[in-house]
Amino acid sequence: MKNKEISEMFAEIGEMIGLEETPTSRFEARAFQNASLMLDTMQEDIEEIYRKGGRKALMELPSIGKGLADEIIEFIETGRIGKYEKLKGKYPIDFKELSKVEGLGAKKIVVLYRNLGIKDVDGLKRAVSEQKIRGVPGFGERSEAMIGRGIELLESGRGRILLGEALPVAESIVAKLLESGLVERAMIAGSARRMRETVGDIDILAISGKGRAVMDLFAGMEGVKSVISKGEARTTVWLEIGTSCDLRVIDADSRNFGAALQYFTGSKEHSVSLRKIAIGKGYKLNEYGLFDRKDKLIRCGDEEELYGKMGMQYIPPEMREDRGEIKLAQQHRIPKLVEMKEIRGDLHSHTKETDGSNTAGEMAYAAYAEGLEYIAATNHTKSLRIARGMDERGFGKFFREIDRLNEMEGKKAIVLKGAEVDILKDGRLDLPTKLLGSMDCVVAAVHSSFNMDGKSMTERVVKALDSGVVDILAHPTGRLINGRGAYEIDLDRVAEAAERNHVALEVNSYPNRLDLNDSAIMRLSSYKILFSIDSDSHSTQHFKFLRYGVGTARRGWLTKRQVLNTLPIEKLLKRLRG
DNA sequence: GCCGTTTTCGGCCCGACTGTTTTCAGTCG
Repeated sequence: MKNKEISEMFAEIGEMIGLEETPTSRFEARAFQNASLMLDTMQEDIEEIYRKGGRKALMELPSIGKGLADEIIEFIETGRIGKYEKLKGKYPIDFKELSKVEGLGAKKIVVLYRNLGIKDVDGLKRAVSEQKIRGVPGFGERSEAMIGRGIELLESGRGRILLGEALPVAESIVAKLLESGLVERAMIAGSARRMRETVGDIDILAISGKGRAVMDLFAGMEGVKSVISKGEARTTVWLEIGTSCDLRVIDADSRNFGAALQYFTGSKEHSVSLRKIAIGKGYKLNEYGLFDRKDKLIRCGDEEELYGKMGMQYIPPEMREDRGEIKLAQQHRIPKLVEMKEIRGDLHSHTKETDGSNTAGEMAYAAYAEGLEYIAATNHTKSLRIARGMDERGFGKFFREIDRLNEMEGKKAIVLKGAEVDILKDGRLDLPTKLLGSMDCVVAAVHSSFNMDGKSMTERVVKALDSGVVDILAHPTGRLINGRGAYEIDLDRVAEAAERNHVALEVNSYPNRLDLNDSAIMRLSSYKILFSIDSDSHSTQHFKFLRYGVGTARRGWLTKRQVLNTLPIEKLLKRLRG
């Protein structure tokens, strides 16, 4: 896919054009940046669109007109963009890397280049240590120190942190704000509210007439490492978990809370689109509210009201990514997304017989306490030595224990007999078909030889699904967020195999997996397949992870009837056996 | 350079905070 390359070049062209002083340059720059964003988030292969539909098809894409279509064609045909190279000759600077330094944008980067010849982060680092930055017009000692800190942050590998790390901290901050009595309302906003798999920072919105006191409380909270900026309306702190947290306080006025919450929830792209629609209707929309032509505030006590005033249906936060949801909302066709309370059970979990920490009984009680009706105990199989995978005898003994457990009374979930069977390198399964066929729920997964080429890996997984005994394909791409990329695999062929064998594809809820991810779910939901949202629990604490899987499924626009484990136990068993 | 439910010209999101300035530009979200 050339999407990413073109997207990055357009972003840089945008930065460089923005530096030119002509009256239209900032708008031209924005055109390139809009197109960059579109390319970055689109699912289809741009080259394929061009090969199939030519220049006309490219121009039908949003943010692409005559000019940018030609730039794209030039890159596809020649591997280069003349405009990019010309600008790069004028500004031989690594904008992409340098603008990752907090507080540095294109303008300052160019000033540093013109005065000190700084082209990359290494050069910037030298200039800081030699105390040369402070001598540049427009910079001082403070900005030099700030750049130094920015570089440190960048080099300490600061990236986006997992939703599973950020959300609990965000919730505890909100709880403390509410307990203080200083705020009327406080809510998580931003990408954490949208349940993105990783968050770049935590956003919290509060209503209070006592901004200063709220900010003092916030800046002094446990878990705050340093204060980055502090005002009455907005304060930003750095948290010990390794991310920043923004608290915005708006005045006690319930007439505009909907607009404020929408604004701070984003995504940026969704909000920009929304604002354009507002303008089209003669309104003005910002974080302070929705205003009519005469600048009169239009009441929006909650988000439903705001979307309603725009002639739209309410859009759940998880969908707000400008991926087509706005059009759906205008047509009042927003799907009813699956909800946590609709999840009846969990079909992927481990016990202490292999690499889990708890017994099947402990898991069954914990699952029940989390509101689950059933769980499947799906331990690893013998090839996976590192997890002490079990053989035929091991499963026999374990299943007899489960039978005894299920006969006992108590407030516990029903435990289904299963396995997370290894898909071996050649596509065979790691246990005899007969044994697997006798189980309630067979989860299959790849745990070795991740580096196979795409064709072999796809054949391997398809062969496993064609065995006819698999119920769920676990973590279908094998990726670990901030760890390991997805292995090469053709998910469309996998989905076809899943369709003909009635195999559900997993949405693994483990915080660093979330596999399938939102965009894969969205793409594969056109197949006649079900998805299974599972925790992959290795302890009684892990059932709580299900909400991240549900969030991911909602981001992929899944509804209840597309999710296998929303079925009550009788229907589930019927489906698994059928 | 893109775009159109006041369309083929004339707009293009906008406010808070910071640092280095003496009134504002740059950055961020």
